[in-house]
Amino acid sequence: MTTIKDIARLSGYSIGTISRVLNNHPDVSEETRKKVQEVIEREGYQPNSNAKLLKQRTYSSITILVKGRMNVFFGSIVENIQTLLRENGEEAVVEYIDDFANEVLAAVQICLERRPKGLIFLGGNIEYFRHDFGKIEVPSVLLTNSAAGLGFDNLSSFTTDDTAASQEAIDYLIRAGHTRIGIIGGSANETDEGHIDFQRLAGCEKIFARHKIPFDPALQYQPCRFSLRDGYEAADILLHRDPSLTAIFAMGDIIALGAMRAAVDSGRRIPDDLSLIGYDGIPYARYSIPRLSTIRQDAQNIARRGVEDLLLRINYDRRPVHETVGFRVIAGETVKPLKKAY
Amino acid sequence: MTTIKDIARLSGYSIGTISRVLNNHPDVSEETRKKVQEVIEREGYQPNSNAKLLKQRTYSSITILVKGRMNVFFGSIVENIQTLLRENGEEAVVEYIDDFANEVLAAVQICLERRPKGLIFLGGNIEYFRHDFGKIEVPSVLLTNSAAGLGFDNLSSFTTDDTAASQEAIDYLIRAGHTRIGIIGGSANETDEGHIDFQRLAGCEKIFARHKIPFDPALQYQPCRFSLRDGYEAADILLHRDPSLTAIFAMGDIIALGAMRAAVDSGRRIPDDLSLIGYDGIPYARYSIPRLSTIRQDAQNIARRGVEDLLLRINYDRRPVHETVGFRVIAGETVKPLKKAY
DNA sequence: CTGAAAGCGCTTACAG
DNA sequence: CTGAAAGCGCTTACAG
Repeated sequence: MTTIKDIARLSGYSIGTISRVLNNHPDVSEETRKKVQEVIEREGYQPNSNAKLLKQRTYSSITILVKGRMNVFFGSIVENIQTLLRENGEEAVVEYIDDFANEVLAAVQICLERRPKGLIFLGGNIEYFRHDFGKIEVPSVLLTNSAAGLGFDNLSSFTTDDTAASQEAIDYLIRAGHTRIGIIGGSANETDEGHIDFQRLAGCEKIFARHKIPFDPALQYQPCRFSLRDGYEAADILLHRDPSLTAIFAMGDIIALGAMRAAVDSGRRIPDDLSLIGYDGIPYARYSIPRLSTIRQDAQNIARRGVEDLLLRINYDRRPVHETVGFRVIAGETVKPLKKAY
Repeated sequence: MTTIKDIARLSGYSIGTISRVLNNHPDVSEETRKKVQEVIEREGYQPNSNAKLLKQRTYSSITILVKGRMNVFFGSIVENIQTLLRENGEEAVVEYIDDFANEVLAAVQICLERRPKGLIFLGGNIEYFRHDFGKIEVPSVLLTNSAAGLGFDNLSSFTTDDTAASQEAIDYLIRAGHTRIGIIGGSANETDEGHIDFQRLAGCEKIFARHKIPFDPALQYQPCRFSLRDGYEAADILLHRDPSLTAIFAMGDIIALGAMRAAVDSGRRIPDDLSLIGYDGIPYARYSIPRLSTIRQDAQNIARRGVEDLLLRINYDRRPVHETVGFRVIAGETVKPLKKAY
C-alpha cells in the first residue's frame, strides 16, 4: 500500500509538500508540483480517506434518506443524486425508511452514529420535521416536500408545487366533465396536518369549491401509502363506498397503477367506466395499458437543485433556500371526456 | 464532541480499557465493563469510525455495483441488501453502472479510490470478470450471474439457474401449444459468449431441440437491454421480422412490459394474438393489465445468501461458494393455450 | 485484568 | 516555497 510517506521518499520532498500538492494548495512551486504529480501518477497513489477525514474532523459521507420503499419515482431521483454527487467527488449512503416511520428521528440517530456531512431527505412528514429537526445540525435538504414554513437555518427544500399541481389534476378532470371525483393517496393520520398529502388535498378542495362542485373527504378521499397494493385497496374501498364516482385522482403513479388494477377487477373499463389521473410521471406511465394520464414532476431538476444547494451549504456559510420546480400535465389515455351534465 | 478520551476521564479508566469494552474483548472484568458502559450510554458516545478504520487499516464500506439503471428487480435486491448490511452494522455505498459499461473496471477504480472492504456486483458480464477481475483483491460476490467457472478465490456467486429457468419459460409456452416463439433481451455482443443472456439463450435452444421445434436465432432472437423502451423496440423489430410469431419470451419483466406495449401498438391483443412470458417476477407483474406471466426469481434469498457469504469472507479466511437459488413459474394472464397444430 | 505508549495516514499551523 | 512536528481518535502488542 503506497502512502503519502512513500511518495515523499520517492519524490524527495516532505510529506507536508505532498499533502499540499494533493489538495491543490497555491503555495507550491510549479516545478515541485509537477515532479510530485508524476510520482503520484506513476505509483498510482490514492490518499487514504479515513486518515484525511479523521484529520479534517469532518465526517464521512452524505446520507440520503428515502421515505417509503419501492417507490419508482424516488428511485429515479436517488439515481440522479448519486450520479451528481459522484461527479463532485462526494460519497453517498442510502437509507430506506418505512413509509410510516419517523425519518427525522432516524436521521438524528444516523448523525450520532456516522456523522455525515450532509443529509438529503427524499420525502418526509412536515410534522416530524417541525418537531425533531432542531436536533440535527448538519446541512440538509428536503426533496419533494416544502420546508419553507419551518424556518430551520440548515434545511433547504426543493419540491413541486403540490398544491398547484394537484389543482391542475383535479381541474383536468373537471374540464373533462367529471364532477364525481375520488382522491386516493397520502399516508395521512391525526397529527399530520402539515403533511404533503394534506397540502395536495387542500389544493383539491379549493378547486372543487371554485367550481362549486361538492366534495366530501369522508366519502371521497381515502389515504394510502405509496405502493401498488395500497393503491389497489384504497381504490377498492373508495369505489365500494361511493360507486357513483366517475374519476379518481391518485397522488402517485404507483398508487394509480394499483387503482387501475382494482377498477378492472371490479369490472370497470378504463377510461370508459372510470377515469384516472396519477402523479409523478414515472416512465412506465407511458407504457401501461392504457397509458396513464398523470402530472409529471421534474425529478431531474429536483435532484440537481438539491445537490447543488447542499454542496454549496456544506462548504460555505449560506442561507437555506426553498424552491419550487415545474411540473407538466401528461395527457395519457385514462381520462375520458364526459358529456356535460347540463 | 465526546471522544474515547472523555469516556476514559469520566469513568476513571484508561482509553485502552474503554476500547476493549467497545469492541467486546473478553479480558475486561464484568464490573469495569458495566461501569464503562454506563458512562458511554450516559454521554451518548459514538466512536469515530474514521479513526477506527484508519487504525484497523481496513477500509470504509461495502460497495454495491448495480449494472443497468432503472432496473426494478435489482432495486428490490439492493433494498434487501442494504437492510441486511445495516442489521450487521455495515455501511454500504451504491454505484450505478451503465448497462453496456465494464463494471469490473469500474470496480477496480473504486477499489483504488475508496478501498471498500467488500464488493457486491448486481448483474455483470462474465467476460469482463474473466478478463479483469484478477485485479481485484477484496472479497466479492456476484449476484444473479454465476461465476462458478471462473475460479477466482475471492469471488462467490448466487444466482437463479438461468438455463433451467429459461428452459421452463420456453417449455411453458410450448406446452401451451406455441411453436413460433421469439426471444428478446440480453445485451449480447460479439465477445459475450459467457454472458448471462447467452446462458439463457442456450437453455432455450436446448429445449427447442428437445421438442424438435425449429429455432433460428438470427430471425427469432433480438438482444436488448433492461428497459421499457428497449423492450418495446426489440419486440417491434422481432414482430416485423417474423410476423408469424405467436409468443415471446422476454428475459426481464421490464422488457416484457415494453414488449406488451409494442404488441398492443401494433394492433395485437394480448394474449389472444400474442402470448408473452417475462422473467424476474417484479411486483408489478401482478398488477399489469393483463397480468404478466413470468418466472419469479427469489430476490430475497439471493440478497440474503450474498450478504451472509460476503460478511463471512470479509472476516474469515473462507473459500468462495457458488450457489443457485430457486425460482417459480408464475401463471399470469399473458399466455394463451393454443390448439395444437397437429 | 489494566495502563502507557506507539502508530495508523493524513493536514496544518509554525518556522524559516 | 518548504520542512519538521503535533495531533486527529482510535487499537493493540507489550508490560506488569
